Amino acid sequence: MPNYWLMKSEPDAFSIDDLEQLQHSPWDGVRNYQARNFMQAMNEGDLVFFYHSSCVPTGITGVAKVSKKAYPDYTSWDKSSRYFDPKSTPESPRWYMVDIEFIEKWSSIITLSELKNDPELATMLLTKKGNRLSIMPVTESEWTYISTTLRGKTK
DNA sequence: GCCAACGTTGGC
DNA sequence: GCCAACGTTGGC
Repeated sequence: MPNYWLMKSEPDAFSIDDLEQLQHSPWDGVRNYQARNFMQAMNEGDLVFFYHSSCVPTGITGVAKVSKKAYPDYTSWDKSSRYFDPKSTPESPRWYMVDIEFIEKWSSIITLSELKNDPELATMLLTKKGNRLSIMPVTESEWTYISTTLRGKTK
């Protein structure tokens, strides 16, 4: 059984269209311990809601799959990278990433306000006030509800 | 662009 | 170990 996750990305930096074009991509640049820990808990085959943040509208735009388990994020010791962290080295990596694989882009986005206003999703982490996590777990029932029931409504 | 709600850093 | 100052996220 796969586990389920949600991963946020700013579409200006990396969008679901970028992933569709590439098909596979490392998820680099995560510099938050909680988010890193969630990535380290991921297994190959886990499913991911691809979420667009800091744009209009924000929301879930499609589905991806974890194609490679967590491994050191080499951008963390690349001085030319915007994600460079002097405290991370190849000998002692501080940050990790997974690879993800494109599954599908949805024809319409399921917006944050739609998710927030749905009583079925009242306990979802994403809709909690003040939550800034860029990577978070999704329960199986949330996954099923969003990807079938909500998805069906907006088609 | 604003700012609330975080997370991190570092002095003590 | 506390906590003030600072930096970041991300919705609006």
